[in-house]
Amino acid sequence: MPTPFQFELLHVDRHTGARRGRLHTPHGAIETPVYMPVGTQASVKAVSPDELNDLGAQIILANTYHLHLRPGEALVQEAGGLHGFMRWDKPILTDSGGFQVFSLAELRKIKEDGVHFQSHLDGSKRFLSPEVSIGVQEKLGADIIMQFDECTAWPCDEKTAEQAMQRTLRWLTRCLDAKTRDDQALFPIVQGAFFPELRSAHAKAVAHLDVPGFGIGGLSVGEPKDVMYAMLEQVCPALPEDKPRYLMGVGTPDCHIEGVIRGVDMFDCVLATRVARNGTLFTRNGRVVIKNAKYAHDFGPIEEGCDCYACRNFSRAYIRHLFKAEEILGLRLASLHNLRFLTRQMEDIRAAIEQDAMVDYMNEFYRTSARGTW
RNA sequence: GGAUGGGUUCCCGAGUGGCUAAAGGGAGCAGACUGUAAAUCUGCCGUCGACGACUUCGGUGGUUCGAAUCCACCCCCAUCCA
Repeated sequence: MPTPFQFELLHVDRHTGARRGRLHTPHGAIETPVYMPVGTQASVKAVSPDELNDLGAQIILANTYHLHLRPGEALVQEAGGLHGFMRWDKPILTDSGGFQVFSLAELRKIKEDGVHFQSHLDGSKRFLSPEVSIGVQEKLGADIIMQFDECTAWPCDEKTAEQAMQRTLRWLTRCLDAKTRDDQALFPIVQGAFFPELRSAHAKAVAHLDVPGFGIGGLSVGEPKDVMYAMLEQVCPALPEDKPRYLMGVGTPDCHIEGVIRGVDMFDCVLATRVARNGTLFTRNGRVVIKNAKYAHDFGPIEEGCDCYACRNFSRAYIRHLFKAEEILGLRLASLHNLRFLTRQMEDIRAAIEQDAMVDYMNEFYRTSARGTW
C-alpha cells in the first residue's frame, strides 16, 4: 500500500527525459503526465461529472477564492467537502487564490500580511492570506491544495519579480504552519517571473522541503512560448525527481508536449473549455473555429477518428448551427470534445513515454499541426 | 372616393437643409481567448484602382451654393371614414 501522496516515477523516456508517473491520493491514483480540467466554481463549465469521468478526466480543479466568495467554504464543508458537494469522487486540486492576485489586479491590494480584494460579485471587501487560503482549502477538502502565492505579470521587472518570489517563499512557510490536515497534499509554487536566476533560486529554495509535489506558477501569462520553455529548463532540473511537477495554467497541446519533455507531470488550463464555449475546437491539425462559414455544409465530424461524444454523433455543420443559434448544446459538445482531445493527448503521451517514443510522438504532432498553429 | 400616418443602406429603426455613407440594434463575416469576473471580448459590415473618389435614403421634376431632410406631381403601404 503506497504511502499517501507517494509519487511513483514509473519510467523516463530515454531520449527526452519525459516522465511517466503515478501520484497516489486519498481519492485514487493519478497517472501522469496528466491534464486536469478546471472547474473554478466546483463545476467544469457545461460538463457533468459523469461526462468528465467518461472522457477520461482523472482529477479536476476548483478555486479557493471563488468558492470562498460563493457559496462559502462552510457550506461546502457542510455538504461533505467538494467531493460530496459536486459529486466527484476522484481527486480534486484547489488553487489557492494566488492567481486571482494577478488576474483581479484592479480589485486588490497586496500587503505582506495578505491581499485585500474587492469582491467582483458585490464589491465587498475581502481578505486572503496564506492562513485564510489554507483554512478555506482545508474546509473545501481537496486532495491537493496549493500554497497562497503572488503571481506576476508579463512583462515584469526584476525587482518586482524578486519581491514576489521572496514573498511567495515567506508565504509558503506560513501556509505550511497553518496546515492542519494530513490527508491533503500542499504544493509550494515556484515563481521568479522570466528571470532564469530567480527561477532556479526559487526552485532550489523549495526543493529540499518535505512536500509531496511542486507547482510552477507565473507562466503562460502572455510571454512568448520560448521564454516559458526556458524557465522550465531552469526549474525542473532543480526539483527532486521523485516528486510531481505541476505547471499551472498550461495550456495548449504544444505547450503540453514541450512541458512534458522538460520534466513536467501535471497541467491544468481553462483554455480548452473557455475556447470551446466560444466556438473553437482542438484537432490534430490545429484549431477549428466552428462558427466560420466554411463549415456550414461540412457534415463530417469535428475531427476524423475522434472518440468523443460530439464526434461520434454530430457533424461540424450541426455544431456550427448550434453555435449560430446560441443553442446551449453547442458549447457543451465543444467542451466535451476539447476536454477529450486533451485527455487523449495525455493518454497518448503516457503510452509514448512508456515505449521511449516521445520523440516520435512529438514529430508526428508537429507534422500534422505545425508550430504556431496553436 | 376621403382623412391621417408612413416609405432610409440585408432586416428593424434614428435622422427633418451643410458637422450624413447616414445613430442604434439585429443578422452576417472575421479575430482573440493558457492556475476562469468570459455561453465573453474586439474588429469589419454601400462600391472602388479606398488617408481619396463614386453611387445611395419609393419615383420624377424643382427650390438652393448645398437636399434623406423643403416644394410639386406620381407610385406603394398601414389605419380610419364613406
